[in-house]
Amino acid sequence: MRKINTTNFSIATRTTARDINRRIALNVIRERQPISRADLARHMKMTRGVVSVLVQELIVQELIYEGATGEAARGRKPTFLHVRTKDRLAIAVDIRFTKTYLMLCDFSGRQLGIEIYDTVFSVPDFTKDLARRVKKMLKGLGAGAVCEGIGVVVPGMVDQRTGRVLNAPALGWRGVDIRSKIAAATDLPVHVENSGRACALAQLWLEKAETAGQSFVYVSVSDGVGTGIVMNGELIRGRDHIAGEFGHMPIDLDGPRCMCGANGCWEAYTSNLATLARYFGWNLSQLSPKHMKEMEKNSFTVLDLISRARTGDAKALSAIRASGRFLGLGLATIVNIINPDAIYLAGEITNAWDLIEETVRSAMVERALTEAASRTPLRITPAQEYPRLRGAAALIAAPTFAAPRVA
Amino acid sequence: MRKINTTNFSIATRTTARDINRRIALNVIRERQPISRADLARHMKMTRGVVSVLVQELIVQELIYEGATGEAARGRKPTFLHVRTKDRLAIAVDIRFTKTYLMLCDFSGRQLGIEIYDTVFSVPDFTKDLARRVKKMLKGLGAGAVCEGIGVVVPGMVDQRTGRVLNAPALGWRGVDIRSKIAAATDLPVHVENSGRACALAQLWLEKAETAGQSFVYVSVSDGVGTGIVMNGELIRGRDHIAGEFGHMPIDLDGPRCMCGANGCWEAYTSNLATLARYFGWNLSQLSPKHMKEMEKNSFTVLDLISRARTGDAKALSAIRASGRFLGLGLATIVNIINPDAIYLAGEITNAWDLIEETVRSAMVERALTEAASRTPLRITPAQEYPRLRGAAALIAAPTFAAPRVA
DNA sequence: GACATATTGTTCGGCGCGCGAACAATATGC
DNA sequence: GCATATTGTTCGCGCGCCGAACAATATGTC
Repeated sequence: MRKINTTNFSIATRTTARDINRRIALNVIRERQPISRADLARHMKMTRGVVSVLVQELIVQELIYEGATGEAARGRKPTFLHVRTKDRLAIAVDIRFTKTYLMLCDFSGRQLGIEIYDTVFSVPDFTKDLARRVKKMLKGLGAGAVCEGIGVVVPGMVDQRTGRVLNAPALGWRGVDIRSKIAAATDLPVHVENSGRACALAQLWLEKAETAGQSFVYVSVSDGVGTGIVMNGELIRGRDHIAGEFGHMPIDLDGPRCMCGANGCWEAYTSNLATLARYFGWNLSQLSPKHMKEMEKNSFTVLDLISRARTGDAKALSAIRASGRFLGLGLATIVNIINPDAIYLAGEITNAWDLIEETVRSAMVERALTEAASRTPLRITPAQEYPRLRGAAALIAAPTFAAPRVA
Repeated sequence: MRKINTTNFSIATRTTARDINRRIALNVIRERQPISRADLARHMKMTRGVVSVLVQELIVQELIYEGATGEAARGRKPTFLHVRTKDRLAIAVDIRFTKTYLMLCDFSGRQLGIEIYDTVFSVPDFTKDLARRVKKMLKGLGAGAVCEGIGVVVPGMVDQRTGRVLNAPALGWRGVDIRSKIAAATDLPVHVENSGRACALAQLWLEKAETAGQSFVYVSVSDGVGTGIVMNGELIRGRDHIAGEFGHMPIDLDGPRCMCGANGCWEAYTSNLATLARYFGWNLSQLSPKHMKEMEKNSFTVLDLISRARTGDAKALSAIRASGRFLGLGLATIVNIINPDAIYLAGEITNAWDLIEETVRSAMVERALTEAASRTPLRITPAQEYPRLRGAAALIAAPTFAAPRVA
């Protein structure tokens, strides 16, 4: 029941049907590979004749290739089809407060190399340094393949259309046109995205999860709380490209001050910093980057806190559970607003899921509007897989597989 | 950049292109009527030849008709095309705590008749009474035209798929299969929807507003706060059909008790009841349907409060402005989460827009994450046009014009 | 009034593409 | 050697967009 936008639509031409079906075929191959033409035809409910032609076109476009011959109980053996991903590369960059992460991967998201180094806050120096590292990485690990672009993830507000960093308080960047700067230095297409939305993109495009329903919210708890909304298989970016910021919805208008300037944001109650602050008895209202730096120096993280909780530190356990409760209350609000098919959770605190699941769940029941809604599936995603970097890569790889625009 | 759902898609057949273009043509005619074939061809960037055939098919399907001949400076005069709406009718029903609203209208949303009567809470009696009124109305005002269905709007949780009222506290209905009951009594197709989402549907399908961007949130402030989200021209319903409930996001976890059972919901701060409670000095935490009944008896409404504010009652003005401030804070959260192209506002309090606009705006600036976001257009919709009833009608009329499902 | 010009709406051949059926290629079992 | 089964290709058919020609209809101008 979508309404057609009569000021900005695409009519169907005589090649539209083919375009649509070719793209569907590519996606079915991608998700079910290896797969034969005959199987593809059955899945698509088309005749083998048409599928044969579609496949031939995809082979000519070098989007797929024929692999080994499969086994069959009787009759002619099938030729398996695969999506060409190994020699199509993307560079992923994740700029965070302390470290910058740089990854080279192929279009399936397979990691070929990774570098982690101290973040350079000066934009010209950062760009110069990054270009050097990218060139070296491509010459070494990326030899013999084509790099199709660089995806950059920034903690803060970015405009994906223009590639400008509007405001990244953790980096001290405001109104920085990071896209053209990196593009000029590396001579590669660059896409910039916010960290929460990048994680959602990674989940949508690079994970083999059951995103079948294709409406979900990704919630990543780290220094802040990054979130991204996917509706009907499409990332929500919004008018000003700031959509999805559940982290700054209020829990209490008179609550502790948040890094965004407002008071009582969800993030201020459930972020790693909040969890640690509870343990050390800091005043939540007076948290600042200063505390983040201090934590970094002592290299005491939420993971350490979880260890202490597991070895019987009651204070640690109660700090973690407190964050878990606020996490659940926020998730309930997400459920009431978006009512997604699932919520994906990431971040250090998910390593303590066995310790907090009950707390989170009961907090959800407390505020969810229906019983069914409170049972929204929560899916924990392992943090060690660098979801932000995978999201950066998805920025480059996704256009190849996206649905064509029609009507 | 939408991802194709490979477990549930529609391939393009040899009639798909025609289906798409025919539907686009219908919508362009609907929004620009009267329009000639030649103009239609220019708007659609197609040849007149194809458009002629499309138009002929739409005429055969009785979706459009040829009207008068237009004027032209030179050359052959154009034949104007119109969408056939006058003899296609829908019944709209809005069941509220005190009154039930029943409207007969055509597919353009033009009102043919309206009845307002006391709500009958017993479901069998309600159904019987409704069926009687509907039959009478169709016999009288609807003579000579076809009624294509009944749209029903309920204040509370409904499952649009099954037509069940899950929980409507204001009516005391829980788990009532209202759809089959009304369908059986009237022998007409019935669709049920929640009031906030219905308003959004009305705005999307029946108003000639600039919903061009086609992502917006509708916020209706009445006894409660009803909201509906439209993303990319499609109403968000969610997994359990409860999506869009911004009314129950928290403002303060320890805030006043809300009718939903939770504490500190936005609704509890900015609804009509909250506004009146502030004026009369009631404890916000102890509000109940009892107070609503009392207000009804005294027939003192927010409109009366606004009159008092205009005639110099400082206490009235401050009560209204307090609600305005909370309204703005909630809108800021909506902007941060959805970042819509616009927010539509309805409800009695919008009659005092000149008194509260500044308060609302400054509250938005307070919590919106970027300056651009805080400038999200707010559009006031006049309450006397019965948005909920129009939404109910849209439930019936929309499928005729909706985009075909592809890929 | 004849003719040039302009605009709307229709018709027709060309070609892209899905559909179904026939056919070639290839494997197994008896 | 032959029946059977399965994969993958080819081809005629009809639908539908495209461009161009053409018919219909109106207004000026001489």
